[in-house]
Amino acid sequence: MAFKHDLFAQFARVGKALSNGNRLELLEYLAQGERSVEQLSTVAGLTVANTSQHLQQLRHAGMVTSRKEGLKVYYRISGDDIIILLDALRSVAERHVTDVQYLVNTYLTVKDNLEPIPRAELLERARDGLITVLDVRPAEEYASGHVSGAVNVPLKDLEKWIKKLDKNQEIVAYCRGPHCVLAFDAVARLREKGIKARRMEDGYPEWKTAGLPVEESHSGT
Amino acid sequence: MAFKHDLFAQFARVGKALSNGNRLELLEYLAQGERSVEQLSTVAGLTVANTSQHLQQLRHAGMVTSRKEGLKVYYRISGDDIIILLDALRSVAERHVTDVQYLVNTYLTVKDNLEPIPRAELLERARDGLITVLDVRPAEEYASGHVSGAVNVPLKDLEKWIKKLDKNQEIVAYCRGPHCVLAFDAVARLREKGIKARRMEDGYPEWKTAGLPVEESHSGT
DNA sequence: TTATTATTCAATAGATTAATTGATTACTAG
DNA sequence: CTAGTAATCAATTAATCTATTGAATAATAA
Repeated sequence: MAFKHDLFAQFARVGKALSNGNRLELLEYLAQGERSVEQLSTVAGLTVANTSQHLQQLRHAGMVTSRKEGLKVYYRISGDDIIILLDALRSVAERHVTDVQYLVNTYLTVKDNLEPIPRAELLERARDGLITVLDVRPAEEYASGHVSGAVNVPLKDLEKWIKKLDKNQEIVAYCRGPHCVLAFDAVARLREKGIKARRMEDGYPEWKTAGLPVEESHSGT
Repeated sequence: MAFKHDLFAQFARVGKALSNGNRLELLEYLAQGERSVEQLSTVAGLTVANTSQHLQQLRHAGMVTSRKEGLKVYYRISGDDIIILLDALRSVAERHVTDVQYLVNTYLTVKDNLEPIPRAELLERARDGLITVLDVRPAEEYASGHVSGAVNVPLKDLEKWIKKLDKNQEIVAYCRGPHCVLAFDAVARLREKGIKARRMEDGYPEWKTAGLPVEESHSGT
């Protein structure tokens, strides 16, 4: 029985990595692509030292790897299975934790039908030129990797972009994941202007993990 | 940003539920079917009070539900998505935590080709009567639910059962999950006796979650 | 009513975790 | 070599978690 006990203890190490909100947030950003410690600390609103410590815990649990280049240390998700795990976690939380349901309903639901468009359908219709795919993440996240053919319009530039837009064009927006507010926000604003807009199912990491076409920066920086 | 923070904090509640080896073990047993607190405490080797507390934590995280019947309180997994989450966790641990790889290689690998037989293939060949499906879990776990058509032979009865077995018959054994030792053990022993035996991919909960045919006790007890 | 059983509750001690602070290391540029 | 930057390390405190113990509750049976 020692084996069983040891094995569950090891599984729990991965569970522990997922047991802290700040670490989950770091993982969400890492799911977008490789990031330095400083970038992560800024975006997650943590001190550099604290971020570094969380990242080391994630590394011990095997969820991220790191490489040093010059002064900087870059961390990245250690495999697509991590993204699958994170989505499974999110989806369990959304289905069974009532507070999550409340949060999602309060902050993320736009009145209308907000059925997101499935990836397969999006792909097909984008190929036919029927829709414009909109990436509403910050420029640097777009730069490190995005859905093939997507246009990058960070939220702050959205109003400007809308002006020079053919109002008959249908838009599909995406961002970091199923609960990322950016795409919800963008869709709401587009609809206000009378533009036909929907949200893409999930976000960039899931798209990429599904093996669908992406454009990635392979440059050193 | 408060929303994002709150949301990650809620996801972390599910992560916390997965952050303790004893809770993961309880979840594995619950994945087989409904169980009382006492049954769980026995099989997990914990005191009843401790088991009860862990179960309450799991309930707060939305992963299990409970019902009272007479003196007993029965707990059960709150949905198939929990099983998917547990498998995702196991598979991340197996791929990225070296200690898990070591444990698995040390305790679970039988020398030969131990490629488990995929569920789809098993189903097909069992229908054609080419193989016997063997459930090596304890009788009571078998009783509460098992793969349709499977024969229950707990490990301790295996030797006896082998004797009255047609040696040309091919056997496929399964138990609680991908890392459950029972099926590994059974396959090894069957092979020693010159019987063609393989292990089924994963275990009963995954089979059931995949929507494949099962026989379940729907009786009150 | 009383005794018995299954579970939960409450209080506790020891262990672990999270965030902060300031020092230290590793690397680069001048 | 020196200064500056990015990250890590080490020490600390407060908070949280785990397992244990014994008492309390709820349902059943005598």
